[in-house]
Amino acid sequence: MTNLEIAELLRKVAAAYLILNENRFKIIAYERAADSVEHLTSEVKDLWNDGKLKEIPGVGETLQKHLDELFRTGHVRHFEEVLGKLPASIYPLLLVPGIGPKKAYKLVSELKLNKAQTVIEDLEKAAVGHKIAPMEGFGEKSEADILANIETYKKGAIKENRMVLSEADQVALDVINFVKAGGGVKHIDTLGSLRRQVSTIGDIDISVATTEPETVIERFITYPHQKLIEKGPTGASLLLHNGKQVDLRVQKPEAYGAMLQYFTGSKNHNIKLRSLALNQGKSLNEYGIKNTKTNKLSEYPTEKAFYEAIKLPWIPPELREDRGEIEAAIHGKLPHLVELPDIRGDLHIHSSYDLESSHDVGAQSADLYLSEAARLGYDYVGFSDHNPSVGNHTEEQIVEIMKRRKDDYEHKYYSWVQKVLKTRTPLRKASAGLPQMFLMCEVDILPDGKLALPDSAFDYVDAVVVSVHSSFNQSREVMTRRVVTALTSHEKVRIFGHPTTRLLGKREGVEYDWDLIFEACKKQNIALEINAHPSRLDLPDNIVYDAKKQNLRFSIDTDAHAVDQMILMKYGVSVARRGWATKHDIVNSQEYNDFKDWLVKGAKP
DNA sequence: GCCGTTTTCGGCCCGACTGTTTTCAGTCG
Repeated sequence: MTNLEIAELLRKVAAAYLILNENRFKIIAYERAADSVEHLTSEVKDLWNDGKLKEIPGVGETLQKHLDELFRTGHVRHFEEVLGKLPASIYPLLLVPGIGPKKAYKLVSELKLNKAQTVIEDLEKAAVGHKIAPMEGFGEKSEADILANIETYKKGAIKENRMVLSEADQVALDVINFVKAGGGVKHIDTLGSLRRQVSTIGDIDISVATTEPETVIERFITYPHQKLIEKGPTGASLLLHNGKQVDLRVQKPEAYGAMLQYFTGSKNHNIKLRSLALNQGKSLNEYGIKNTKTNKLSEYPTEKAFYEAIKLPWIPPELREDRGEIEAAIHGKLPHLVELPDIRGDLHIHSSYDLESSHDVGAQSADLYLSEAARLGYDYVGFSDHNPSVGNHTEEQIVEIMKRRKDDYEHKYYSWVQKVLKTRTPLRKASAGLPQMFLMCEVDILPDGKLALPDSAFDYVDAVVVSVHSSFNQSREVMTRRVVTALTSHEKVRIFGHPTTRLLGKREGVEYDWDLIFEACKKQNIALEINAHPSRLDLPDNIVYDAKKQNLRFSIDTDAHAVDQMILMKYGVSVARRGWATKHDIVNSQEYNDFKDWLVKGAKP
């Protein structure tokens, strides 16, 4: 059973308990355990195998017993007993927006919707036949809402509705400019998961500091949309034509700090923060901090002041996932996270130089990438074109191609340097020299773990990135062995590229026994890549977090296939930050000489 | 059902919005 399936099961039990009027804290406990399981890095089943179930936050003695029974026997008698008290057709309805456990139960029992497979269609028919409006607690409006929400559900179920970060940035920027143009805006920010830089974004959250809330909200709801979801004095929500939801909230400038904090989340971070505050006699909300004795509300214009009022330092948004950041803040142990200006070079770049590979070449020639690297103030850059295809060449031909490539690149580099120095192209960093070049290669890890570059061809590169580009469906064991073999097969293997090979919204990442991968990387002083391309963001942040705990190092690279993709570095930095990485955890935040010692001589980073 | 910098017992985040209600329940984030 996968983590997602287990989380779903726990949520079903929580929903059943809610309908059965169980103790509400028990319900919360099940929901919390479900959240926790869903966000876990490791498979619950593996933890069970290792006797580590109790390490899952929110899973106590009782749930451990239940999960143990689940893995031993395939089912949990207690869960089946609880779920069996209610018709199975209520659970699919919970996926429809606006329908929670209570409504689902009422609809199912009063309309006798007993077929779980067709319950949504059956409900739709009931609504069309005006069977819902006469029911107690429902009306004309809720009947129409149910129809509309079933539509939304169907659309969402068909196409993946989450955005990658760069796409969310675009949408947010457009809305922000539109709202700003309406006037009355003192500050405007994107909050929620976008501010926390989660790898995929569901809704866009925007907040505005203003003394004219009505003007701002009225302006916002004229942004082109297909549906006004809700509107009140504190904000509004729109469903855009592209199917994305945008929520806007307003707050007066004096109390804006509380709004920023509240709306940034995450939910679990806020819950923990509020319970911490309660212990100090303070109650947190989006307006400020209430003294629980006097009921007096204090306001804070900035987020920093808000955190300080509950005796905490300001916590970077990327950390706000309840992964230990509040405890770290209490003890003054928040990490000093890596920042974009710390990055000194990009090691995974594809130019248009044709290596007769079976993969894509880049869009422009090397000198244009070099100029962009100079503009970005980088100290070095590595060209990691794909290796020549193995199927179409003999070993001798591959060596010949690599040899010729080295000569060509070196020639290109020196003529670029000469050209730049002669024309005195203005560089961002006037004092620094031009970026140095490393000649690298992105080498396929073949299905059997061999590298797709013959040993004798390694003489013509400084170092290589190794990556999986085929046979993604191998088992976890085979895949782990494959990669470990590759990582330990040549001393010039320095970076493990886009390790999980995931493509957000398109392809799931492959699975490894990460402990073995980490061990191999450590042994060889290899860096795990954090691929910054918004559709990859690979390593995923939760694995960065685990790897960082085991003292692994990372290389943040763009995998640019065009010059204009080199600015995507910021998304990779976000992933590193979400994984708690500092400047010292990132190999390419080192200055040139130290970096070269690691890359070329294999020194400890 | 979980959990611990007041606690192994006694707490458990907080408010907005909506529809159907004459005061609240359900859902959501």
